[in-house]
Amino acid sequence: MPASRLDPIDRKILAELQADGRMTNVELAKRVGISAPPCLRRVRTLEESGFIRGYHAEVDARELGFEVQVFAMVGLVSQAEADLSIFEGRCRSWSLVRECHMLNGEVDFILKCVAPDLSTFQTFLTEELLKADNVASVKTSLVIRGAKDDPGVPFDVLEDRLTRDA
Amino acid sequence: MPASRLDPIDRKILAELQADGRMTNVELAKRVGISAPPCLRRVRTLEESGFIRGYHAEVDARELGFEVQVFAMVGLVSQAEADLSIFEGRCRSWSLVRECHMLNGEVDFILKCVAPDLSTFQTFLTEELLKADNVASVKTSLVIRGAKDDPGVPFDVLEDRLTRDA
DNA sequence: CGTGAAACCGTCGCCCC
DNA sequence: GGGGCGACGGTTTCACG
Repeated sequence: MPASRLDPIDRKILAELQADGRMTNVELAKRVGISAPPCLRRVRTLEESGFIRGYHAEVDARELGFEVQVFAMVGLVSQAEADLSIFEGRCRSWSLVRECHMLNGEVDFILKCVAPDLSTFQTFLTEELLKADNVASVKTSLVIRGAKDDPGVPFDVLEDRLTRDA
Repeated sequence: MPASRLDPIDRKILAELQADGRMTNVELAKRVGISAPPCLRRVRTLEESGFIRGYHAEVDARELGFEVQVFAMVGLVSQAEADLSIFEGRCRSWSLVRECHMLNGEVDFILKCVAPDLSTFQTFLTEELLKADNVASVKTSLVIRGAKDDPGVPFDVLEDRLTRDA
């Protein structure tokens, strides 16, 4: 089910809803150049086929009291598939861990964590992460400041690529 | 304007809209236990005060053809404030760079990048990032697989913290 | 995909506490 | 200050061409 299954109107819908997920369907229909009913049918299809995984309000973490953001590089003792899966499951159970990605190279996982303050994070680090089974090493880096944090994907790159292939 | 300015209903609203940003206002009102008009007034206030920065559809990057996700650790030659700002501005202008965070420790920035394929990324890496002014070193790590990718913040941690302080 | 109609929702003014 | 009620206009979402 590749992106080529989508026509230009579908891609426009995705781009618009990524930029403003609360847009009304009539506004969306106007922007993509069709009337409201077929537009809604397309949105439902995109949701059911998994192109749209959900809709989320973007909240201001700092203003809400999450002052600390940390990237943690984790090395494991065993990289057997079963052990990798166990560690991933642990990460999913930790609220402070928002993202967990398996990497190539010298480190096995990168985790993006948030916490209200440094002591909360350090408690998590020493009491949970470092004590977890199979964890060999953890190197943490504090985010000093954020310069860019765009959700989603760059649709301009997609369009460039599709028009170049055509 | 700290989180303590928010009452439990406001926090519930934020948590619900983070989980489902397209929920209707009447459904939201029902879930937080008030009627629709005051609920909508609260949402507008949360938007205007910056607690809610926007709403976005979450799209499936892989299904859309973005097969490659890469973390890049960037070291700069000069860490003077003016030079940091210039680099951050360059990152904002690159569509493939979705996130750019300044870190403490041995590396200056971490970038999260997406691309349709490896060759697109490598072109970006060699033609743009490595050639950019002031860039001293770049170490890249490919994401082999994603294990967790939750947007937003953990409201359960917020509630624990507030009830503990009370 | 578009049109039309019915049900629902967002939104406002007003009243209440 | 905040919450609830009622009403209007716009929106969602059908069935049908």
